[in-house]
Amino acid sequence: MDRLDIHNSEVPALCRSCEVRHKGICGALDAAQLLTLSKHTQQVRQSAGTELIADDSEIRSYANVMRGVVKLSKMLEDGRQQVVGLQFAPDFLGRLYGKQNTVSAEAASDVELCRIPKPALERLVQDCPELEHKLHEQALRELDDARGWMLTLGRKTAAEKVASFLWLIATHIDPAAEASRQMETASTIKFDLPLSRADIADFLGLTIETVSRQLTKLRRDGVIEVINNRTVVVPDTERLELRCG
Amino acid sequence: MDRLDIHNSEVPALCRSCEVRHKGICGALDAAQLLTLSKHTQQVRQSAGTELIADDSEIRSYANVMRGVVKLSKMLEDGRQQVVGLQFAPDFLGRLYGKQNTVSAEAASDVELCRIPKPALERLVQDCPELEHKLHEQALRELDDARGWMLTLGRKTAAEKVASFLWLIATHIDPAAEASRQMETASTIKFDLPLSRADIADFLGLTIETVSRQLTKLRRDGVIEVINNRTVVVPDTERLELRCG
DNA sequence: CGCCATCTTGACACGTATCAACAGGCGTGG
DNA sequence: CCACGCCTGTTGATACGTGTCAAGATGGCG
Repeated sequence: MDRLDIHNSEVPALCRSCEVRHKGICGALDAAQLLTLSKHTQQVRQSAGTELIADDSEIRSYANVMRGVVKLSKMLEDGRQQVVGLQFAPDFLGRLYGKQNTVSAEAASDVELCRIPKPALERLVQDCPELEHKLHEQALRELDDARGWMLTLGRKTAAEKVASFLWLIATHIDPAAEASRQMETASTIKFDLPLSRADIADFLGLTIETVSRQLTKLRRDGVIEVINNRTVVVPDTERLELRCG
Repeated sequence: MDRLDIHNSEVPALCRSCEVRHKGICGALDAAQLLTLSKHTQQVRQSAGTELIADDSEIRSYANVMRGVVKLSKMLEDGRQQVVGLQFAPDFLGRLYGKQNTVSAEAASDVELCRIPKPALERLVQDCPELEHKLHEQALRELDDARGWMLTLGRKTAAEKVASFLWLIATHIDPAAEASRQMETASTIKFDLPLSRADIADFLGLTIETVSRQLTKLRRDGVIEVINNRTVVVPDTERLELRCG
């Protein structure tokens, strides 16, 4: 079927069934490299709330997010917390070339990860420029994202922040949303929030109460409908986008 | 003298006199590659305030910062602005692999740049994994920085933000500052702010007035002395660090 | 059915923005 | 050389948005 998979028989079984293999960094690897890689990888499931990486801990392994959402955050000594990134499948997770982690990572939803020890990946990166290129491009995307959120954190109002957050989730959970927007179709989206109110507050630099009030306001204005506190329906994506500032 | 420069005669004259050649991305290149590169590069000086990159403009060239400070910022449609990064020599400037710029760049101080057309650098990157690696590492450092500032923007008070900014400048303008801190020596630093109050405000997500008031407070508390509105003396770096939250 | 965590809502406080006036530095031109 | 005006920064009075504290509602789950 797939011309690129002509050597499919050599591709490790685990990788063959991997949903994100072609989208993530593994897309840079040929069958032989995948085989090398798969000797070291370990697929794990973690339930929501599990700490995946502790801040300041030694970096021992990296991972690919295969399913679910991972929350990256930083904390001040007195406990104030800021979520500095969200990673969706098929993102790569971990600070390449670092010695210590500079963020902590937590499973925001139930997640599946494909773990790989630090030395194994770094060896592979050295031998495969295409792999480094993929990782580089993801780093640049994350940098773009981080800078976008700096604008949100520094200059947007609470109302705009909450709308921007919903917009982020809508476009990342449901890829169709972004497509329909480009078609200028005012379509309905429905999705589950992968974060609690507390996490959303930590992401937006707000308090739980302010997030809740802004969601209520959006609900009263008919921009969103909230079902069971976790499921959100956006009847008209354009109206949500307008609220993002 | 320098074993690595055994082929110094082949190194282009411009590069030979370049102060940042070994520190910046050019450190990844051999004499032949430098020669190729130097055929396309152009060293330019720009005075403070000059727009170097316009947001949403097509990316035509990249640059190395050789001297001075460059300010990266994003703007909302209504004019609210956020500085999302500062680049010091020998940083690389520009969004590799991008089609459009997603930030604008302005010379914060008088700067010297080494410009290189987009296609020339991208060709060189393809041929030289070591160059991509250098650029990748810088991207990762910038990502770390951006996330650090997300914590500042989202969770620190105005007082902590201003102290953190001074700390950033102190450690980046005067490399000795960082060193002396590691030696746990409470030493004096003196430096010039590369940014106006307006820029500092845009960097910290505050207003000019709040920045001014916080600086006054730090001055009254003896944490800093301000000379001519631009030069700052920090008599005890540890006391400044304590204010960073 | 009832408990517990999560979320919402309300009253009030506080930090930062806003608006306005003023001060100082610096270059220009008389 | 001084006078003027402009730009940048400071300071003050007040307003507003968001945080804080407290109570209550809702929903998931045993």
